[in-house]
Amino acid sequence: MQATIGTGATGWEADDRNRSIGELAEEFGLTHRTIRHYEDEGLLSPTRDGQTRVYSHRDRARLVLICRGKRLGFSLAEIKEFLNLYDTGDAQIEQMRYAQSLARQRIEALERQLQDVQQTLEELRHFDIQISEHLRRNGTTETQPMEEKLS
Amino acid sequence: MQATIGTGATGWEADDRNRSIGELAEEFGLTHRTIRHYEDEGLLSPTRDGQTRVYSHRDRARLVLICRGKRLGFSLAEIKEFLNLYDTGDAQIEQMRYAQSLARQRIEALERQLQDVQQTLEELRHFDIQISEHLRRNGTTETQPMEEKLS
DNA sequence: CCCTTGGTTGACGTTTACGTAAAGGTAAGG
DNA sequence: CCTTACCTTTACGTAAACGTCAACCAAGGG
Repeated sequence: MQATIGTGATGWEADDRNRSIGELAEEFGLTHRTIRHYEDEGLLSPTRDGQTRVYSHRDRARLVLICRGKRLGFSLAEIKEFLNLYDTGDAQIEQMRYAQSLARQRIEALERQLQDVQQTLEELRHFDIQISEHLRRNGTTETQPMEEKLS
Repeated sequence: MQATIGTGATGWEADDRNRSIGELAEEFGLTHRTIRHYEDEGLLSPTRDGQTRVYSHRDRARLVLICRGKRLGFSLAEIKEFLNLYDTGDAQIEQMRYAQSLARQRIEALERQLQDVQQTLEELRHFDIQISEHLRRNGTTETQPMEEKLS
């Protein structure tokens, strides 16, 4: 009922086959509606076989970025701007400078976000440990603090 | 026109004074409307002086968490659930277990998010460097890649 | 030939997170 | 007393990101 979930981070099992909307939907856990919505918003532009949408490897790659952007709390508009950075291709010097400045803004935003995530994680892990200790002191010993994940 | 912006991460300049909605709004860069909205949604519960809202140190602390949660892309409902973890206080064992399980879910979500942020940062920095090199090769030498930030 | 599966385009509905008036209370200052 | 600044509530508006029909086409199987 479910094939190669998520972003397909599993090594390099990404075959280059073109995909239908349904395949993409299942692979990414999205609805058809959602994928078409991304197209309406200009985030995807699949080719057509007659009337049917055909998603290339590149479309799929963009969808990976879209999903990650979403998980990071970016709006579709922001994600679009972001995607446009990547297919600037061999643009004019001025355009590349502009793209670079946008990229740097993005980088700074993400660095802030990284701080936020790390700080929140720290607090939550502390919280987790507190509870575990509290529970241990009060008899009922069944839970131990989460194992640390070394970055 | 602007005092102690952001979360006030500046050491320990957080004085314990009670605040009006206007002060809080300016400090956090929010509107009155927004802060009242958070109250409507049960994220804040300031006391009253007559009809006027009075925000304690604790309310302010919660607002810090709310803002961070927002930056991390959580919904108000999620943030509320999150906040409730913290003021579980000396609850019953069962409630603490529950809070802990929620906290752990949060931790896992944030660990995933951490991965996302790091990966995106990596890609963007790579992108930045690519552009810089391209620009360098094509004469116009004015920009150098962003300095690396050691985590 | 009909049915199922999977695709299509509208078009209106919904939730979240506020914005934006409208209409007013209250206390300080000139 | 009037203005100004700051607060209040009520209530409708809105943008984003889809959900949810409805009505349709097309290819293949029994």
